[in-house]
Amino acid sequence: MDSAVAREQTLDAAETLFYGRGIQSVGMDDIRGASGVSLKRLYQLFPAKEQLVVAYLERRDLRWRQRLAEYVENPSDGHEDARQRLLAVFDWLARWFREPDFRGCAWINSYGELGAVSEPVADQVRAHKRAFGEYLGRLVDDAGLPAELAGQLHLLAEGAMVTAAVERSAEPAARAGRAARALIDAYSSSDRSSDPNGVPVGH
Amino acid sequence: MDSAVAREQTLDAAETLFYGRGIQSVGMDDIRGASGVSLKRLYQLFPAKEQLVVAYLERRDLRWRQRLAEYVENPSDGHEDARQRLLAVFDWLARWFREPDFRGCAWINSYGELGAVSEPVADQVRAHKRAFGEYLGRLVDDAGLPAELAGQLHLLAEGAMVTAAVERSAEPAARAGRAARALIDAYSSSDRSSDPNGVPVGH
DNA sequence: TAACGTAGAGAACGGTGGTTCTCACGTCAA
DNA sequence: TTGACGTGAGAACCACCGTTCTCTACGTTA
Repeated sequence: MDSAVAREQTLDAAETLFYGRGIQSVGMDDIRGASGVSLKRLYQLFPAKEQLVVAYLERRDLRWRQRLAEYVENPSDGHEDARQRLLAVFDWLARWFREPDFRGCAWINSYGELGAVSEPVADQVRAHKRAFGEYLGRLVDDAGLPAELAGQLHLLAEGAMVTAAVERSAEPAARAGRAARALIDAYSSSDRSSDPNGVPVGH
Repeated sequence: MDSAVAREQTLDAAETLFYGRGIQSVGMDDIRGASGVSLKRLYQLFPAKEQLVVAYLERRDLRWRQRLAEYVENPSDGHEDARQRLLAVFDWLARWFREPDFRGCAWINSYGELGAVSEPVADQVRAHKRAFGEYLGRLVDDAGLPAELAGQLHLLAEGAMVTAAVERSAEPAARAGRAARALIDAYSSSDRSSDPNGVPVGH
């Protein structure tokens, strides 16, 4: 089997299993069984389980942020102006939460499980969250809104992920979207104080 | 040794170790060593590790919510009106985040680690988050504000916990507090439209 | 064809962890 | 006093897991 193919199959299996059942609940033998990659090959590709975990988080990070950006920046979804793109983040979260295998944020979960005992895993989580925060920062900046708002929207998004996972519901995404809209309106009206305050709530 | 004392010592050790290093990284022998309670006694008190985990989460839930309520409802801290009490939640979060052994939300961490493989643990997490959300709901109601706001503040608080843990910083609490104030102002002004919109940002 | 390198299957190894068992000891009731 | 009982210390048991090793089969190349 080609080495690159084996690597992808390994990461596919690792992602499904680690994300679905937690990292420590999954043995290397489970990954071998699910991937069809022999144990020997597995250890050639990833000399230790921790490196497989890091690779899983890395690849998922790239894909996750790409999927988000594709949705947010797709003009055919009606995200033409910067403000709509900002709110589209929360629409995308709602779609993600509704996926049948949704089980919370992979990085938050990994951090809870291994953040205290594995520095490489903790670093991956920090890197992912920083990248997500910076993406929000760029969207906020494009909308001509202050950086403070980006940090606040980041908290709403994180809170929505946690709450959606625990409550097994996609509703927190919509709730976070309404809060985001209220905050955006508040910041917009404080910029240009002649604006009426509008309706900060509601769909 | 008195049974009740042994139980408390066991839970003390369990709390320190589980919270500090994660649940699966801590063995029953570690708990025996840290508590001074023999393995035999340990298994008399908690017939399986999972039951010890649930008891740890239960006791911590009671104490955590009590500490929060004591801070929020203490008039000497200047929390005389309902709106101030609402904002005090985020001050309290900041204090919690600054504690030297802070390592995120015990329930979020436990959920990431065991939520997928242990229904009793997942139930504990859901119960704790529901109780916290209901407490926020009561505070919001006392302030004469709509229930929707409570849900939004809940998301901010959860996001602050996650972000503070990952970034190892107490700053997310203050950020969440500013966002909370903006949301409260927005909801207040939409209620009584004669109110000036005030300054929704800032400290 | 023969020697060789490689890959896969799965056994083996060393360590760990949850749980139970043994055994010696102290305590209390009859 | 004696016997039943509860206790603590720690060994023992058993399963699992990360990792390595063995062995066999097969394809490649000189």
